[in-house]
Amino acid sequence: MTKDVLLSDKRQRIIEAAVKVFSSKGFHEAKVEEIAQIADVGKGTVYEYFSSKVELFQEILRSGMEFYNKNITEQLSASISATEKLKQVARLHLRFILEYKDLAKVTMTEHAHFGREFRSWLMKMREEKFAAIENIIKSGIDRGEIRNEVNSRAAAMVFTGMMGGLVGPAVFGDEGVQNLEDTLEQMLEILLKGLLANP
Amino acid sequence: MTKDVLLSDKRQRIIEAAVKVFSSKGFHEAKVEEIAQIADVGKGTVYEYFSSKVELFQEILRSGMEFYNKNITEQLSASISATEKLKQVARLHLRFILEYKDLAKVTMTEHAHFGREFRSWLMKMREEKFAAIENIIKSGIDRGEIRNEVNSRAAAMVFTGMMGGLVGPAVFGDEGVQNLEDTLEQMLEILLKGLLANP
Amino acid sequence: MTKDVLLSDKRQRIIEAAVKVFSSKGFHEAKVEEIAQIADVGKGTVYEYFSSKVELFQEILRSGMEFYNKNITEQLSASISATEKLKQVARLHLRFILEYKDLAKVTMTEHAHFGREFRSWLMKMREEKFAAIENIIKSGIDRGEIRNEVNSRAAAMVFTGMMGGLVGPAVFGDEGVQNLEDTLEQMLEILLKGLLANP
Amino acid sequence: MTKDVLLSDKRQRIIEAAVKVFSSKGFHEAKVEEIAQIADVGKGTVYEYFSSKVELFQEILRSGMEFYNKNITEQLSASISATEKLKQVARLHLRFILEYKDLAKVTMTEHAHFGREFRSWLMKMREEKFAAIENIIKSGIDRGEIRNEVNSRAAAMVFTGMMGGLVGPAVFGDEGVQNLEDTLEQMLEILLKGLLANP
DNA sequence: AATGAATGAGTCTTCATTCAT
DNA sequence: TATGAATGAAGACTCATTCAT
Repeated sequence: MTKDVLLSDKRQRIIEAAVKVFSSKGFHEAKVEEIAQIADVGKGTVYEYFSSKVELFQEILRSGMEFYNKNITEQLSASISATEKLKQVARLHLRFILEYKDLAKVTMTEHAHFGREFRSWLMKMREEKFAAIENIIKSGIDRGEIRNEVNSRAAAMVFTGMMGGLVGPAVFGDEGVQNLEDTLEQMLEILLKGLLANP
Repeated sequence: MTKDVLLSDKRQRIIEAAVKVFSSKGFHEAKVEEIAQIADVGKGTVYEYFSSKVELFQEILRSGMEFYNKNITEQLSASISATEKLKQVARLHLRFILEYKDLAKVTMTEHAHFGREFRSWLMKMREEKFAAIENIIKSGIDRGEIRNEVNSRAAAMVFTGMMGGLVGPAVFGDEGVQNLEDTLEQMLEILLKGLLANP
Repeated sequence: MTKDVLLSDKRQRIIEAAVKVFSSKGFHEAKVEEIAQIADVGKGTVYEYFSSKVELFQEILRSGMEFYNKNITEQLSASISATEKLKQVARLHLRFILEYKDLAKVTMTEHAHFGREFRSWLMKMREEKFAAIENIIKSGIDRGEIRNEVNSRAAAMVFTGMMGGLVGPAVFGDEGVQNLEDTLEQMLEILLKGLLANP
Repeated sequence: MTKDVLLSDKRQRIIEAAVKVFSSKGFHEAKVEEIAQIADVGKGTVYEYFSSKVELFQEILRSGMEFYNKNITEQLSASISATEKLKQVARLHLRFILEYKDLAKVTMTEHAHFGREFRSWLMKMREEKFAAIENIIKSGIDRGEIRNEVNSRAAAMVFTGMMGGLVGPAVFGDEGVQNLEDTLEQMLEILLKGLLANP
C-alpha cells in the first residue's frame, strides 16, 4: 500500500519535473539529470520508470492529451445548443491551458524526434479533436442554429485557429496576457455572429 | 566583383541548405555538416559566414521575416476598403506560406534556445504584424465598414489565429492539404460576416 | 536443517545460473539480474551468497577446477602403465568437457579482470595439472616405456596442447563437433607413436 | 603527401595504442579514452577513423590476421618436403607470436561481443588455416613421407593444438617463457616421430 | 577565403551494488 | 534471510567549433 503510493509518487514526481523542464527548455535542452534533481530522485531512477528520455516525453504527451480529453469531455454538458457547446468548449479549453500552462507548452512544441508511428498517433489525436468541433457545428447547421451556407470544416478551422491565436501568446509569452477570458468572449461574439442564422 | 558574387552565392547556398535542413529536422537534429554538404561547401566555410549554428538559425528567421514583410507590404494595395485589405492579406499570407513552406516551418518552430534578446525581437516582430492587422480593423470600424461593437484586438486575434489554423496543418502535415484557397474563402466569409456592419 | 538445505539450494541455483549466463555471454555481458532471474531469486540475494560479481565468477572457476580435479583423480587408476594413464586422462578430460561444456567455456575465457592474486592462483592450478602430466611421462621414461630422448616438458606440452586443440572447437564451435572420441583415439595414436620406445 | 602520411600515421597510432590496451585489459576493460591518450590524440579522433570501439577491435583482428597470413605465406618455401614445411610453419608461427605478442593476445581473446557475421568470418579464417595444415599433411601422406595410417585431420589438430600449448603460456604468462625455440624443436621431434613413416 | 581533420565538453544510458523493508 | 527499488559512477559516443594548411 505504502509502497504503491511511494512508487506512483516517484513516477508522478518525475513526470511533473519533466513537464517543468521540457516546457521551459524544450526537449533537447532538457537534461535528464536536471529532471531527476527537480524530482529529487537519482538519475538512474528516471530509467526505472521510463526506458528513455524520448519515452518520458512521449508519455507526458500521451497522458497529457488523455487528461485534456477527459477534462473537457466530462465537463461538457450534453443537451445544449451548438452555440452553447462551442462557448463551453472554448471556455474549458482556455481554463485548462491556463491551469496547465507547462503541460500545454510541452504539447505544443517540437515533435520532430519521434518515429512516424508516434507522429501519426499525434495527428490522429488532433484530427479527433478537430472532428469533434466539426460535429458540433454540423449539428448546429442541422438544427438550423447555424447558417446553411457555412462550411463546417472551414468553421471548425476558424474556431480551433482562433483558440490557438488566443492561448499561444498566453502560453509562450513571457509576460502573462491579461483579460484572456474577456477577450475570449469578444472573439466568440465575432465568430458566432459569423456563424449563426439569427444572431 | 566575381568574387563578391561567388561569396554571396555561397552565403545564399548555405542559407538555402540550412532552411531545408532546419525545416525538416528542427534546430537540434540539424547538423552543421549536413547543411554544409547540401550547400556544397566545406564545414568550416559555414563559420566564415555565420559565427555559430544559432546565429545561422536566427539569421534565417530574421531575413525570412523581413522577406515576408516586404513581400506582403509591397503587394498590399493602399486605397481599398478594410474588408478587401483583410482578404488580400489573408490571400497573400497563404500564398507566401505555400511558396516558402520550409522557411515557414522554420519560423514556426522551437525558439527555446535563444537568448532573451532575440526572443523579444521575435515578439516585437509579431506584435508589429498583429498591430498592422488591428489597425486595418480599427480603420474599418472608423469607416463604418465594421461593426462598432467589435473589439479590434479580439478581431485581430481571430484573424491571425484563423490564418494559423489554416496554414499550420498545411505546413506540418505529411500530405498536402487540398483546396486551401477555397477553404480560406469560406473562412473569410464566416469571419467577415461576423465583423461587418452590413454583410 | 531444512533451512540449510534451502540456502545451499539457492546458492547452487545461483551458481548454475551463473555458469549458464557466463558461458554464453562472457563475464562482462553477463548481467547479475539475468543470473538472478534464471536462478529464480531476487537480485539482492545473489549478494547474500557472493560479495560481488567477480567473486561469483571466481568461485565458479575455483569450484569448477576442484570438481574437475576430483573427477579426474578419482577415476584415474593407480597402477597402470604410463601409456594407459595418458589415454585415460585424455578420455576422462574429453568426457568431462563434453559433460560440463558451459563450465568448461567459463574456465577458458577472459581472466583479464582479476587481481594478480587470483591470476597467479589460476596459473598455479594449471601448473599443477601440467606437472601431473609431466610426471606421468617421466615415470614412463623411467620405466622404459617412453623413449629416453623425449623431453618430458615438451611432451607434456604436446599432450595438453593437443587436448586443447580437440576440445576448444568443441566447446566454442556453434555446431557440435562430431566423432570427438574417434578423433581423440587417432590423435593419441600419433602422440604415442611419437613418444613410445616400442610402439 | 605530408597529409597522407600524417593521416595514416594517426590511424596507425590509434591501432597500436588499441592493441596495447586491448591486449592488456581485454575488450571491455579497455577504455576508448585510454587508447586515445596513449595514441596521443583526442577521444573524438578515434571516432574519425573507426566508427565504434567494436569496429576498432574487429579491424585489429582483421588486419592482424591478414598480416599473419601474409607473413607466414610469404616466408614459406614452396618446394620442400612436408616435414620441412611443418617445421617451418611452426617456427614462423612461434617467431610471429613472440614478435607481436600483444596482437596475438588480442587475437586470442573474447569474441563474444560480435555479431554472428563477424564471428563466422573469424571461424572461416581459422578453418582456412587449419585446412592449410591438413593439406601439408595430406601431401606428406601422398608422397609417402607420412604414415598411411595417420588421420590427416587428427594430425592437423595435434599440430595446431601443440602450437597453442606452446604459445599460450608464452603470451599470457606474466613472466617470459624461456627456451621456447628449443622446446618447439623437442615438440616437433615427438610429433614427427609420431607422424613419419621412416623417422 | 576555404577547408575538413582534430578536438573534448557534454549526455544519455547501463548496471553493479546498496539498503530499507 | 530475501528482496528489488533506488542509486550514481562510469563510459561510449556526438557534434559544434577551431585552426593549421
